[in-house]
Amino acid sequence: MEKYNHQEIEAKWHKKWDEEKLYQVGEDKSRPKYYVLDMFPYPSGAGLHVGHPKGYIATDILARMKMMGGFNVLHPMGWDAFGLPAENFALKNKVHPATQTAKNVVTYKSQLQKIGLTYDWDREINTTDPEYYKWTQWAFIKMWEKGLAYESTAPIIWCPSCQTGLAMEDLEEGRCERCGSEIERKPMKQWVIKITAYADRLLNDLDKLSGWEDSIKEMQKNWIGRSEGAEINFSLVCHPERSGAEPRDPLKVFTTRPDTLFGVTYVVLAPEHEIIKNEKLIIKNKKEVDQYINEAKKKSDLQRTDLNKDKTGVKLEGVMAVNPANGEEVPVFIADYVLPNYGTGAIMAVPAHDERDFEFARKYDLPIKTVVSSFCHPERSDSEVKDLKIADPSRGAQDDKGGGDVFCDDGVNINSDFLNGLKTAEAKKKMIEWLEKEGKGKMKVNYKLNDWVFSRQRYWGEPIPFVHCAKCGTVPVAEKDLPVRLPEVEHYEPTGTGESPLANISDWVNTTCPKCGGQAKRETNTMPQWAGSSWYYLRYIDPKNSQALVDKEKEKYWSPVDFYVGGAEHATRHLIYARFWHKFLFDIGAVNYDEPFTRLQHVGLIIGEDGRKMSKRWGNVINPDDIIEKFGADAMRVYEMFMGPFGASCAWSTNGLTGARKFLDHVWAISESIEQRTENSGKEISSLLHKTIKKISEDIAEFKLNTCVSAMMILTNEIEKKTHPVSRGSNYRYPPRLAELGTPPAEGNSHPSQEGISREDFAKFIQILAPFAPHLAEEIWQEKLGNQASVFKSVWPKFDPELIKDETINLIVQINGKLRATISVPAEISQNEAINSARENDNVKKWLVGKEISKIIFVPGKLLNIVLK
RNA sequence: GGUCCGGUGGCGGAACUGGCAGACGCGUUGGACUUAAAAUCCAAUUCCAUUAAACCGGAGUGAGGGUUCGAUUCCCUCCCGGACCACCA
Repeated sequence: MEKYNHQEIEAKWHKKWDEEKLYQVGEDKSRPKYYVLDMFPYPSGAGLHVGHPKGYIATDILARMKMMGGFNVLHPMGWDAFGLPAENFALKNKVHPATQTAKNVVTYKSQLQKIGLTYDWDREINTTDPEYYKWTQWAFIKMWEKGLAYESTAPIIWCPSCQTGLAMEDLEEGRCERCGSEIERKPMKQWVIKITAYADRLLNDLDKLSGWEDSIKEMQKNWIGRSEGAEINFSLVCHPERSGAEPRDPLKVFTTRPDTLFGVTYVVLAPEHEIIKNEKLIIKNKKEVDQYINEAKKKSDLQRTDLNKDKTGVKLEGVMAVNPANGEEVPVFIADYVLPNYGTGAIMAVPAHDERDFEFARKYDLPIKTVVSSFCHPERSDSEVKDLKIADPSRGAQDDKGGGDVFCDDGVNINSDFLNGLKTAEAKKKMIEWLEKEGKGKMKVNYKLNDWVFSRQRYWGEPIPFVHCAKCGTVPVAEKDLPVRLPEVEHYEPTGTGESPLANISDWVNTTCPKCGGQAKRETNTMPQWAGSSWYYLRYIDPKNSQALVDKEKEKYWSPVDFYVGGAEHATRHLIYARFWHKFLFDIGAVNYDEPFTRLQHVGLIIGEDGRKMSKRWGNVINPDDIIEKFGADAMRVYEMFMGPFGASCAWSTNGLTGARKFLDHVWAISESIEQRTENSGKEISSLLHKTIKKISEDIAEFKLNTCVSAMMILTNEIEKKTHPVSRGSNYRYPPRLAELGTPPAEGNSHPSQEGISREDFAKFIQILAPFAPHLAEEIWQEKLGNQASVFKSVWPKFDPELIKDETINLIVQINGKLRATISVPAEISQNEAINSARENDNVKKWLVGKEISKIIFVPGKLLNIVLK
């Protein structure tokens, strides 16, 4: 018997598949399309570890199955190659980022090719290719034309170590996601994309995405962070003794709890708030206030948002805020717990019903006024609430500073004039109506989502295609002049002045204005890494198009992506940016659909055998090349799918891998005796085969790939048992006492049993195995089973519903819900027949002796439960 | 603190819509083969009690309660773990 030589087989089929261009995607539009996509990798210098290809293997299985299902399948791969790591590596090693990136791509590609993936490499894309980023730049100019890209000088987040501005999305616990440095706020001229203009659509259209996992939709929802409330017009007066006198400065605050307006006891501004700079505002302790503002400026965001930290603030002496609801004057503070970039940068403080305000009020000895009572909890019925108009305030915050608790839930209003007795939802509504009627405020929706800071002061990114002309202002580069290529530089170190390294290349910077032809300077900032990845899936459809981002007819056929697989860490960055970018392209008529990804599945990490994340630092990295050499790509593919649920993270186990390899060895062994196959499969095998076909067809669609593998293992075990009853069981010593009780199995049966699998049925098994272990399956399909064409050109087998029906079943017999027997009965058995059969069972008899039956539960084909009195 | 997800043998995990818990794989133990080892093959493997061996029996899916003839699955309370967000008013 020949041994399963994975190295030979895999090399052989890689070559053949390549020669016959098996994976080349055609434009045959008569067939239905299927677009299955992996999040393309950033080709880092470290190369792939075994965790990276997990998602690629899964999409490959889906792609191969769909190929066999008659679909025209697009399964492409490319490189998200701009970004800081390449640049940082370049700085350290004095290699141009482009050189290093090209090198990494070669490594990645060779590693991927060994796994036997169905990528059509003719469609390979690279975000750093000028022919690619031309269209990234083009889209950006279109956004500018629509007013969605603008320049801003608002303070942005700045990483002092990477020396670049960042977007909110690039932070992790208040630190730079790349290098872990504490970040600062720095006022700088920046390009910003008005993604907030799409906030509502990005949120509402999540409902359309039924093929997305709820967890990821939830993350996006939280990230967009829509909250409904009111903008309320307070005003500032400068001398308390002259209350009501002019001048008054209007001050808008945002709140989600307009129902608590009567409970306001002070007002807080963010230290950055514009109104403080107003000369007319007479602040008696201006020195102290300015000092606080300066300190706040110096603090890093991390220090400022540290949750354990005490809240600090300074009272604006001599300034009072007027509550528009009751004309009451309350003190005004500045405090850095109020964020400048959310809402209006000012809040009305209701310490009785907001934890942060409560904490602050306790610290600075401010009054706490209860206006919502918890006593009438919203769970109580309306009638009860009416009876309890003045409710027990004892569970709300207390006026005296000794005790009391803050109460932030919904309740019923008290001490609130015209809101008294109303439940929170009603009170909110009524207050907003009143404010609008009086012109003292309005209903307002706010989002946590911020506009997308789009400038990076680094070298290795797409140049922003604009020039600054003294006469014409900011002018886009003409479309015919795109792409604006990234120039060669000698030094790509950050300048440290907040300018991009590109600013030093005067040849490149100095240009002419596309509008007036006069002298102008190029924009020297580059785009963030997320730019190129926001639309790459469209480029695979039409990778060589020089006239358009994508041909709209081709896009109509291939879009949207049917199945998208990648890490959950991209739920709130890449996936929001891509949805936004896509919707924008849809709005300008460049694409046909308004959502890019029909179905989204996240991949769980593979962690190291020691339970830690695979990393050089822990020395627990496993290179797929080594595994493939030793055990084969097919064994690695099968194992990675078998490890656990696809979305769960799981620790690598080389022992576990050997189980997958053994399974393939068994398949090989069965194929070696193919000539001894029986004409027809045994009944049990053929039934099991068809059940397996059904299960795998269904489970692949649901991405339950681990149970697919186990189903195939079960089938393989069964085939071996039935085919060679002797080799399986000849050494089994039948317990002597059992032998007395029943018939021992026949011994010495050395011929292949008639119960085994036929050649034809074995071929069907090979077909369903093929997506998982393509090399082995192809070898058996062509070399052993004598097929002329690839197994991937064969038609996916259908299960026969007749064959999966069981004639006899094991009926569960329960007595009082406890299992007492399982009896073998015809599948179609009726309730009465089932009861009669059950009564014949010795154990059932025993339990029924002297007992009266009160109830019978019968689930046809499954179970009989006899309930006794 | 918020939102979401999860908790099943020694380990990874399976279980349709509420219906035999522990499939499949790893590991372990015993056996066959071998001069021996590896590999391979066969068998056992939730726990407790019982037994020469077994049947039979009891407990059991983080803890406690509930709904139900019946709960890993549904509901409530709590504990633990993970992911994401986090002073967003």
